Amino acid sequence: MILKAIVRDYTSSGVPVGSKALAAQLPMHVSSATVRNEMAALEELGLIAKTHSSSGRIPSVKGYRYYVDHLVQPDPIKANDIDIIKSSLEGQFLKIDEIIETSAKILSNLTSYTAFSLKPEHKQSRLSGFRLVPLGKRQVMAVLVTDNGDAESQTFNITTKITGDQLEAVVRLINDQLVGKPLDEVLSALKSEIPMQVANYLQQPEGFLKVFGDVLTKAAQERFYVGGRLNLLNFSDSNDVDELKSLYTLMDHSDDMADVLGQPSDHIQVKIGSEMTNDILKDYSLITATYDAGDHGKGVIALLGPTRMPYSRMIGLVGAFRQELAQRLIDYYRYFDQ
Amino acid sequence: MILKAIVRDYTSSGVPVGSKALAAQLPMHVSSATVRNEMAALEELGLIAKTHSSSGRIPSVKGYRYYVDHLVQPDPIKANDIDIIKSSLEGQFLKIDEIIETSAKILSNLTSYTAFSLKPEHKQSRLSGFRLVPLGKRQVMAVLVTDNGDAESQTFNITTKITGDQLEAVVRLINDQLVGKPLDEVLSALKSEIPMQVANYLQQPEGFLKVFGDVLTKAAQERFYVGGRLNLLNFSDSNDVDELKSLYTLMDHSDDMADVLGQPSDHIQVKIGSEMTNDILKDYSLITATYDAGDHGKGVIALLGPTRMPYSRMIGLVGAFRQELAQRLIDYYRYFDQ
DNA sequence: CTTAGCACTTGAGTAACTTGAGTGCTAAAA
DNA sequence: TTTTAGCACTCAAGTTACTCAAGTGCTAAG
Repeated sequence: MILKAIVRDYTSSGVPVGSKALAAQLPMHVSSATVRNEMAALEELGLIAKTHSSSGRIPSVKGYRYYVDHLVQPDPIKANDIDIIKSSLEGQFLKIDEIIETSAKILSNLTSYTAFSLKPEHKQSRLSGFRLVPLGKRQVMAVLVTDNGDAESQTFNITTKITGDQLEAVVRLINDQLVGKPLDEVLSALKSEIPMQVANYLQQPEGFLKVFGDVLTKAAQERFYVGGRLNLLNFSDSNDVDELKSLYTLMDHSDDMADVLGQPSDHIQVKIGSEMTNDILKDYSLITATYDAGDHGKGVIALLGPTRMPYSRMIGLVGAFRQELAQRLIDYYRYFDQ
Repeated sequence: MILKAIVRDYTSSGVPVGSKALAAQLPMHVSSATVRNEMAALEELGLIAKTHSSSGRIPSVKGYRYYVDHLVQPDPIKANDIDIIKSSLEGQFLKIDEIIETSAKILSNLTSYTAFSLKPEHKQSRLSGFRLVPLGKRQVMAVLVTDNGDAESQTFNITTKITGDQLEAVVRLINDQLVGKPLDEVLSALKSEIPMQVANYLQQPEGFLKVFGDVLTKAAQERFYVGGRLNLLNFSDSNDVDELKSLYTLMDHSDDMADVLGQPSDHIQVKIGSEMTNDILKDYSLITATYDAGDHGKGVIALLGPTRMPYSRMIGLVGAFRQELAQRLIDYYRYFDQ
């Protein structure tokens, strides 16, 4: 009970919690001396710590962990918040990506933290088609479509040396050989046998291979969206510019970020400070949750805030949000799948 | 001479300049008392100012202005810098946009400030074609091409209610009526007569009109690139998070940014502190320059740094950069135009 | 017109002191 | 055995006083 009160007090005030203030908050009547004894015991267990020898206590990482695992009760979400989520997701979206992107925005707005969102089950997508669309005299757009409905495109210019027939032959080659394969296999094929085969049709295949590679990498990338980047400036205690820069750089690197998010699991996960793989994040906490879009797989949303965040509210919010988002996506798919 | 020395000293040290230190720097032999008299005169003219009644002097905005207009000599660019520029621009680029984007990056890296780049003469482009490319069962990609070679695309899903014939008719309508018109005219047409005409072919034209509008706005947007966003954290003196946020928000708004950049002119322009239209930028300076891509018009590069920046070096750098970039673009166009 | 000299100002840094919130421990009370 | 009152002790943070160095403006002499 005391640990719970300490975490709650500290996360909302940001000031180390002393025995007297704490005694006043507790539901039963106890003196500050009693609280002091209990606090000494909690410190012995490593659940709380002092900032200096005569200071109040703050929760340690271990203390937060215990709180999150055993004590926290997710706040019931406010009607107002649910209204905001619902209305923001309500609009007419042309692509799933737009929904996922706004999701990160909504979540960051609601929390004033930084939010991440990942679309459902992106990894296992397969190549379902590649084509070149002529746009002008010398301009061509390369379009790559995957079986989960993503399309990536890239325009480029061609030199006169290549004829339309040649290009068509190459496109046919790609489609014959690679359609239906998972994108990572296509990528590795592009690094091995494909160049030689393309070389049969083109004298200088580098240009084409670069375009195809580019558009393929774009499609294969675990693309995630970040909302409320700038909020980091608010909730970060650090005044060190280099540290902020590292954080922003981390957020722009999808691979590193995927590492940080870790293996998604069905319940809401909380990673606290030094529990995170990445050292730069030692003063932050991350709440991760999957959302279930039915037949279309599962996606991930995540929330990055300071270690001293009001976990009950945030966990409640993330929990509600994952549900709303899942519902919205199922609606979306129903509308177009029919 | 004294003003010049003050600006040079202050921009490199960041500390108000006193009479004694200044006297030692000057080429002829004068006492500090003489310098003090001259400084009093310069202060009278409003060219320099004190931070407190017994402090050294710093240049005022007016002082910087005079310095930039009459005293500064652009530094000759270092061989090393030009190497960096040349080699960074050397690679094989598929689109002008990539060149423009890397330009902003290079310039920000060289200066540790924040750089902006705008592609040549974007405004007057005209619609040269619109088409819909079917991708899958229900997925369509809308592609809009302009006469200066830009292509914008957007994928979207269609409901069953629309047939291929209907879509074709609409595309024909768009092309017949609007090709050849400047994008802003197309935009205004989209808000007036077009919806009615499209309604002749489609029962629910909203979806299509949204897609067309989206892709059109994207193409019409004065798209500029920002390099070295994060550098702002270094060179900004402000510790005020809200101010930083406003700055970042400003940078993400192309319209506002276009205002800030102002009318481009052929020589290198410097805007100092409060000379800028936007109040948030009062502690910053902006160096703007056009680059001339021959027949393909002129573009803009700009550099945002602290008011106390080493103008001679920065002006020299921007001057050299505009030349290199112009050359690179001319090469690029020659290669593809033939 | 330049310079030496001097009284004066001010921010920045440092040391000494005060204050208040908090602790641990002991011994008495429950 | 647990709780509580009491008390000596600790420490960060704030305040005050003081010193120091860099700088100024002004006057009078060169």
